[in-house]
Amino acid sequence: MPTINDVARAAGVSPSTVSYVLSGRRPISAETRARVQAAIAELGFHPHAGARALASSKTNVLALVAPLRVDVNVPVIMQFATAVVTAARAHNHDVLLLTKDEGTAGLERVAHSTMVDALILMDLERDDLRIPALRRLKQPSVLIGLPADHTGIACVDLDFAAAAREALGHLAAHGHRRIGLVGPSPAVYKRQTTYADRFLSGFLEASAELELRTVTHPCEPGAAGVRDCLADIDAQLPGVTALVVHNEEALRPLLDLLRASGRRVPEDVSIVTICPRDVATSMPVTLTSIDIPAHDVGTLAVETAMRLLDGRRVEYTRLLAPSLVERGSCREISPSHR
Amino acid sequence: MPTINDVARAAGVSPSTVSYVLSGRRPISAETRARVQAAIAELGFHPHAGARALASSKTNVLALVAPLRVDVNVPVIMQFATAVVTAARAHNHDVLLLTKDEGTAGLERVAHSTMVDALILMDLERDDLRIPALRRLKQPSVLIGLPADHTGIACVDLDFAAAAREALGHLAAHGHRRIGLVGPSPAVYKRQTTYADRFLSGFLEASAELELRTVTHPCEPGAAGVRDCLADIDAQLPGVTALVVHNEEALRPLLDLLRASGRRVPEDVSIVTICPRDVATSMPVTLTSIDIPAHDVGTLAVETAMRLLDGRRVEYTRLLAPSLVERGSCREISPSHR
DNA sequence: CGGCACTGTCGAAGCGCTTCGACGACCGTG
DNA sequence: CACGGTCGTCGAAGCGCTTCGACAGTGCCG
Repeated sequence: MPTINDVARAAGVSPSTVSYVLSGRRPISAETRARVQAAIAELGFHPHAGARALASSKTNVLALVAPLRVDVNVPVIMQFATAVVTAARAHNHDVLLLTKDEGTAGLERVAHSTMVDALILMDLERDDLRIPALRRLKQPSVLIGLPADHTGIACVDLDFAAAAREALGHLAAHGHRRIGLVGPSPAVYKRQTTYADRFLSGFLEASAELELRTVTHPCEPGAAGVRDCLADIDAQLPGVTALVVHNEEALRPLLDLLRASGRRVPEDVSIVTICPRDVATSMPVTLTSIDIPAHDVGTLAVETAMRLLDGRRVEYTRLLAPSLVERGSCREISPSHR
Repeated sequence: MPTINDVARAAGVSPSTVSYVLSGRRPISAETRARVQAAIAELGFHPHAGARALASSKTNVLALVAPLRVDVNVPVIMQFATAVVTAARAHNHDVLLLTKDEGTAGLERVAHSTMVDALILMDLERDDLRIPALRRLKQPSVLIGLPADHTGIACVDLDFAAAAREALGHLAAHGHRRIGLVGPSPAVYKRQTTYADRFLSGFLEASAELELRTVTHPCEPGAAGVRDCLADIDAQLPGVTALVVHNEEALRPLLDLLRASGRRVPEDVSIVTICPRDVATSMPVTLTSIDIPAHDVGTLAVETAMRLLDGRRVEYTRLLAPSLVERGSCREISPSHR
């Protein structure tokens, strides 16, 4: 493995000159630069990451703290991860993968030992214990999510409250007045994952503003959970004409159930869902949906981290505007039925 | 950020002594050790990873090269990743996440710049271009998969050929004689992902040995693909009584299709599938299946990497034995129907 | 009781890079 | 023509750790 000294010798310059060719931090004549680059190419020189980190106190590595549970939402998590890795590479950074399970200790380990320049966390809880730990680190961090007290920490996410408003607005504009929310599983609420709460409060707010009759219900996973949830909604809100579904895994059983009980989508029940685009399009009925823009969020998180590292200004709370795509699962209700 | 010198001063010893306390490579008196540890705890000292890597030529980081495509098999990939990260942490290593997209260049980048001690790759193709590149690296690598020429590189995977044999054996033992294989999508075959081929040849082999009438078919994603595939199988093998399904995403539409056409599982058609356990159990009919032991494979891959790093002997090809779990989607055929 | 093998600790070198200050060469300016 | 300012390059220090050789002290053997 050749070192910078080998390169310097081969090019007939000093090691520092090679370093400056590499970093561009000082002017180097075109001629010298060419000789150095030739030597680098010929020897196949790659700077030693550890040495570099030691000398420059920069690792060019980002930590990505992901929930590696094997349950729901795996595809979404994967999309975030993909976006983060891709964006990081575009900024010449690599990604160290940590699990949420390691908790605070994991963050401190990689931060204190200077393995990473910044951290990106997903799956934040409302009063996440990791937040105070993050504040103590010298490395900046970016959250994908919006915990309760996030002062001084950059947050990026879809604006779930706006998404709920948009979903209800869309249904209301089509004449729906009685609308049920099929929410995430109780486990998600219990974990206080913030997007669930934010969506719910947006929903309730919009419901009041638009003077709708709505009812909201968490939904246990599995066909049985969906059956119970739907039964509850029907019982509490007879004549419901539309459902907002904020629960990917419930979608399929829900559609099965509706079909089995002879309720057609959208003729008898309209549906607007919030989920990744490909989930919405892969259902037996393609669904009008609000996309979870995992790619954009992940990319933005990385970009925010880069800005922080460069000492540039950042907006500390960036909630991406939702965008609803019509796919025909929402039907106009004629005034007589309202 | 305190350094080893700060600790040394606080404990009244030399830096090298602190280092030896940390590494245990030389005997240190209990008394001194206690003093040093107290100082470490008090100052909150964490060794600088870069400095360590530079001095010791060890990074305690593993590269995990994952296919970050957002299509099928995402849950399986996630399970592998989870297992790898967890196992790596158990051996005091961290995981750097690379995408398959970076190809050979990515491997060389992290290896040449000494960011990692070893590499673990998933989703290998039959004549994977990365294999020759891996051979040139000074770091050892472990493959999850079994490409054509893997001499000198450790490989870990499920024994897909044996899995196919086991699936067919199970069906044959229940009296089935006419059996169709619903294979992965043509895209998977085209990519020459090795597990598809291995499963297929095991299937054909066992079919011949057991003197079965079988037909095999790739299966395009989506309901339409499944319909075509099933139609082809029915046409080529009238009176088929059982299906082996090696295609997770086809399972759901396949079951829907069978139900819609009045063929009950297992009364009219028996099914054995190979997929992650949770997929098999989350179907409307719980399916007799052969698990893809992502957790075991991932853990074994890490363990193999550790052995290689320690200079211990390893088996260069480890194919895990499949295990079939009965869940009632395979029915005994009475001799009269055979 | 001299010599030897440990045991426990230290000092210094060195890992490969970045960065700062220095300095000669060269330019334009007054 | 002398002077200040750039430009291009070099040398050396230093980042924080590991590791090797050295060495004082101790216990044991012959």
